[in-house]
Amino acid sequence: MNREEKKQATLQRIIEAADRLFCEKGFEETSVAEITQAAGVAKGTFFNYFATKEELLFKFQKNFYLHELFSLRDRPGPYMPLILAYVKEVGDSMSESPALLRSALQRFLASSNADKGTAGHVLKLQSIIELFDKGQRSGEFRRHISADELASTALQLYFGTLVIWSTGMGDTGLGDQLQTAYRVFLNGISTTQDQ
Amino acid sequence: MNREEKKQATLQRIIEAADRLFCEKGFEETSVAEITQAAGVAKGTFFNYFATKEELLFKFQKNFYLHELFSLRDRPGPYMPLILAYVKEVGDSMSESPALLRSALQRFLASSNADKGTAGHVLKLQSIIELFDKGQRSGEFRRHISADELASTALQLYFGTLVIWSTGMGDTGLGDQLQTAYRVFLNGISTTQDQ
Amino acid sequence: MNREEKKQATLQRIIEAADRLFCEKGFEETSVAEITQAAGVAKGTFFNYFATKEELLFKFQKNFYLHELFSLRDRPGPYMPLILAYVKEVGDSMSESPALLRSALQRFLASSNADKGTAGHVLKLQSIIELFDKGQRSGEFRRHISADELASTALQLYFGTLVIWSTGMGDTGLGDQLQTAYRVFLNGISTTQDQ
Amino acid sequence: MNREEKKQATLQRIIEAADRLFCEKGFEETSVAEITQAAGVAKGTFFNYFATKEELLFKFQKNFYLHELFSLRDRPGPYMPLILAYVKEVGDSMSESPALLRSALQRFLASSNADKGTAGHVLKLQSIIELFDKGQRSGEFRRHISADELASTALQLYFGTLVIWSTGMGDTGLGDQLQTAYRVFLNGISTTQDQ
DNA sequence: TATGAATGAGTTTTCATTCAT
DNA sequence: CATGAATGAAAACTCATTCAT
Repeated sequence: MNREEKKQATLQRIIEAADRLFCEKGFEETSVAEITQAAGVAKGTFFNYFATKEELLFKFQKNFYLHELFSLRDRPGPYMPLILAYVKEVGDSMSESPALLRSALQRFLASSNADKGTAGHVLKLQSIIELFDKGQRSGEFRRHISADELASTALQLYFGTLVIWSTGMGDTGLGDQLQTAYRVFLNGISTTQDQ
Repeated sequence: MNREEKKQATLQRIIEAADRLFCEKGFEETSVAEITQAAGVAKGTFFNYFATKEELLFKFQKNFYLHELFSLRDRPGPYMPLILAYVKEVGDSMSESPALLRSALQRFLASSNADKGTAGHVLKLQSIIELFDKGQRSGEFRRHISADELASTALQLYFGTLVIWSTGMGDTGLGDQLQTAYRVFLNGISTTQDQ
Repeated sequence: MNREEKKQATLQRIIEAADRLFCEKGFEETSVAEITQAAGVAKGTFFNYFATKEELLFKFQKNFYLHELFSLRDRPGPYMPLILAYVKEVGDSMSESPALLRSALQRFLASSNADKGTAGHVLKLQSIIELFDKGQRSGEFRRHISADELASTALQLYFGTLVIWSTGMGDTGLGDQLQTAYRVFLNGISTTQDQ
Repeated sequence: MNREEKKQATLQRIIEAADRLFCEKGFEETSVAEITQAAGVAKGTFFNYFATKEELLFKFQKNFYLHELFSLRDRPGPYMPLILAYVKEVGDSMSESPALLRSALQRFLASSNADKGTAGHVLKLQSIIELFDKGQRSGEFRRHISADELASTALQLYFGTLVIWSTGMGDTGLGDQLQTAYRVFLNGISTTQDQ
């Protein structure tokens, strides 16, 4: 193991230790001392890899922002199966660790004022509105409620499912739980409903 | 202005100052000293009203546990108007301070596995299930989906709305936003739907 | 109950509450707020009776300082029965509450630097030395050890017994425990020993 | 002066400064800030050596629990020289700081019923009893008094000496003062007495 | 590069005391 | 006299960060 490899290994150890601790206790509540101790290195070593504790945060940005949902509007309907498949996929991709998701959500709540708009997590609500709008035009979704409100509701349902699942209140996988929730929701606004 | 009124005014000043600062910088990043300075009172005064900085949040957390929702199942239906009225009321009660709610949600996420059950924030999902079950039996809600799933979805929608609203993405009041979301949801599962 | 009586009653309530709390937790650890709460009066009321929290201390000075032991030297021997009777009497007089004695000892330790010599608890070791000296001259006590050392040992034994008894480690009364200890000690230095 | 030596020097400076200040003003009345200032180090440095202000005392409390005395009963007599050597050693180990010892004794009195047994400061009187019992069986100590009472007296004499010495009333070292007191005591119960 | 002792600003919290009502 | 809200100095303790070794 040469020098460069050793460096990488140390870095890795720090990141993994931080990951574990952030999941358990959150970012603010975890001190550099704890991280380095868990990583088995000295406190000073941390600052050879990160100028600042904050810098670590960048390594832990999660994307739970429905990026590709937006692109669904460019595809032909019917949208219900597409959406259901999509949320299942997104949910499964985050299904590895409720704790991880929970701390990501915490970070999302913590940062949503400071870097509002700055970071990439601006929710392109507009795209979702267009999606439902197209669905309504094509006759797939009922028009008793505006596309705006449908989109908002969809978004809220999405985040709420993440929260509930991440706190361990659900017992199935996240993908399934999202799919179930969206099936209830979409079926309710669909023109052809289950009996 | 008598003594009691003065007390209330001071409390209000503290809460408002806290909200403003939490909004700008978040809970952890705001110190009690800053709050009291912004409120124009002495540092010690804060602790005449809250034993702890955290207590500011508990006040809000209490609201979001839907305590009264559970009791709806003991009343006669139809439930849709009752539920809509209830979420509006709960939402309005938290509407004065998005930042405080956001901080409370953060805390909820942070603590939700540490003191699971201890802090009493176990959501009585069972009661909500019974509520929807009763609604289905009485013919108010369709039976194509189990009461279990309806209850979970309702809960997820609720928390998701809190999250989205508290991050400032909604522009109406929380009560209204909750009501809108629940109208979409409940209408979708109702046997008598709007056109 | 007229005005003056009411005042006295309030003062009494404060003192009693303070006494109880000091015994349980010590002086420093007891706050004025706790005292007034226990006394059932408002915080401000305390300062109508005492200019300062410290002023309360004067009400709680204990005498465990062997005042009259000193005068024994002016009486004719043999001293052993006199001393044994005296420590029994002193011990019994303090026997009502280990907690009370314990806090008095604490206060003694706490104050013994600040007001060294100031307060009345200067131990008149000299008088005790003279007592043992007289006892040695009269042939009651052996002369293998100087009166100085006997007096010091006597004093140490006295305080040590108070400490041990007050911490609840002894199970008999303080008077008895003192007498037992002194019997061991005095018998050991006596010219006529038990077999 | 290498790193480890520097560390030791800093620790020493802190302890000495603390002792000096405790001597002048007592434990409660001395703040960590004052200690570090007197020691010429930063406030935070104190907590690199002691997790808590209290820990400064625990260090001393540990010494006065006579842990090793108990093991003497497993060694062959005669016990008098062993005991005298032991108390001298223990006394000398605490001799560097009367003020610290006094504060530790205060703490001992303060906590002795709160965490009775918890903190481990249950004095194993039983072991001391066995020690004197063995001494009596071997003919070293007279049997006119029960081993129980001898042990109690020994313990009381020990603590009393600590108290008196720590309040500055003795002028010799603690080790010497303990030894003197125990010589008086042990000689008095010995079968072969000095003349 | 790794180390870990030193730093000191900053945090929450306590509490004796004041004073307007 | 009694009250209790307001005060603000002071305390213990934390922790990201620096830097000599």
